[in-house]
Amino acid sequence: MVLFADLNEEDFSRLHTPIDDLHFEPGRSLYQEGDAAKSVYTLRTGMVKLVRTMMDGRQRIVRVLRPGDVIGIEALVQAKTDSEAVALSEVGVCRIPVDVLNQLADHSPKLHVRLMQKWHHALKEADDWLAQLNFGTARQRVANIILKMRNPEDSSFTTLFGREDMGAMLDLKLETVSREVSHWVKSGAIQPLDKQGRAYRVLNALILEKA
Amino acid sequence: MVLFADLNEEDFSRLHTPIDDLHFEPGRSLYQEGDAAKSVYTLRTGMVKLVRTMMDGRQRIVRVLRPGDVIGIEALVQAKTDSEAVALSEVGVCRIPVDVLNQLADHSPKLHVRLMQKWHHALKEADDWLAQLNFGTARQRVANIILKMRNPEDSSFTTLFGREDMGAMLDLKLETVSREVSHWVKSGAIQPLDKQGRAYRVLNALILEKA
DNA sequence: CGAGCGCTTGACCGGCGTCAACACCCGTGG
DNA sequence: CCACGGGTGTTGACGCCGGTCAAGCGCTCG
Repeated sequence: MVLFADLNEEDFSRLHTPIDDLHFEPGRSLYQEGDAAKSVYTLRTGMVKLVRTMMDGRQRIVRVLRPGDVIGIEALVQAKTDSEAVALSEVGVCRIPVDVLNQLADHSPKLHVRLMQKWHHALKEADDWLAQLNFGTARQRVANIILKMRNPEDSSFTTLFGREDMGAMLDLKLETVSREVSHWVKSGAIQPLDKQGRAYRVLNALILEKA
Repeated sequence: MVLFADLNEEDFSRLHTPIDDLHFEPGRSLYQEGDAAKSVYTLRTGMVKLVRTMMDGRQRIVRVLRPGDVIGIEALVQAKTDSEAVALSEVGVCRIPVDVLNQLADHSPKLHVRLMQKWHHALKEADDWLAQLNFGTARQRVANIILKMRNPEDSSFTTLFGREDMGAMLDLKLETVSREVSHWVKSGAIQPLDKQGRAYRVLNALILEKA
């Protein structure tokens, strides 16, 4: 498990509380914005979006989490969640009650280090998200999200999201997203692999980068 | 001091290494993007912007830090800085070497808690920044930054930045920023208090909020 | 007093939003 | 098995917001 990799048996012996594996289907919420934050989740498989709803009802996707990331880490510090967490695909998570985590952390410096790394990663992702995906023209933004969502194992494949979700990530309207994706297909940078507009092969990363 | 409020004398006795107060003038960098990250700073007075420079040379202001915030917290985890930190005004900071902080943290759970709170605050600010300041029309963005930059002690005063900086925060051109600020002045929401376009009195927060 | 910088304002244009029609995929039910 | 219907992606026409270019103003500082 992501967080507990360094723990020894003595540490684990403290765990009498249950830590359970959960499974969510696409579109399901792990928790709502403002819910009581009593657990932290580590993401094993699939992708999760963090959504904030503005007072005027518009929704903004603040970040997308991938396997290995921690979901709802703010529970460690705060009683309520800052955002809603929604499964973007079939999702497998591991739920850890906050008090268990705090209890373990009191006795394991290694876990502290892990946690700091997770905080850091989340913060860096947030800053990257802002700097890369919400800056410049629609064309550049779409190019950057194509690059960002490449498969970590094989960077010649990328999987996108529903056009409305992409719009909420990039601050664009879904029609604009669609047009710009089409543009990159026509220009030969990417090639569709399915008929739903989700899976693409990246043919020319260079022209995406310096767009 | 922000981070050490909970420490007792025994804790402090470990501090033989120097922790010095530093002072920066507006426009000066505390550190550059990519510098070796050997210190963490706590901000006592003034404001600091975190700037990222894209490969194409454009600059994006990722966050603005205010008194009580921690600058360069990523140094705790990572050898290099993620962004440049630039003083926006006269700035007073307290510089703490990373190894000193880590050493202290090994023996003080309270400091751990503090640090987690700081991580959390930074992350929340980053998400807020994205959700509030980089979403919607130019008019809404400017309205939101006016609200966000209000004086914490007296929310009827707000201090803005140079128009170019504001543009880099909101992803707008400086002319657009200037126009929208003018709009809010004309509409009676704010009233200029100086002739440089920095200090304003907030007359009608409501129409800014629901813009 | 003059030079320079930053803020403002105007005119024009292009990119993105809006509205709408259409294509395609898929699940449902006859 | 096929017909239908809804959801999602694509594409087009048009208008407006915000970017671009340029001029002018008012500080501030030398």
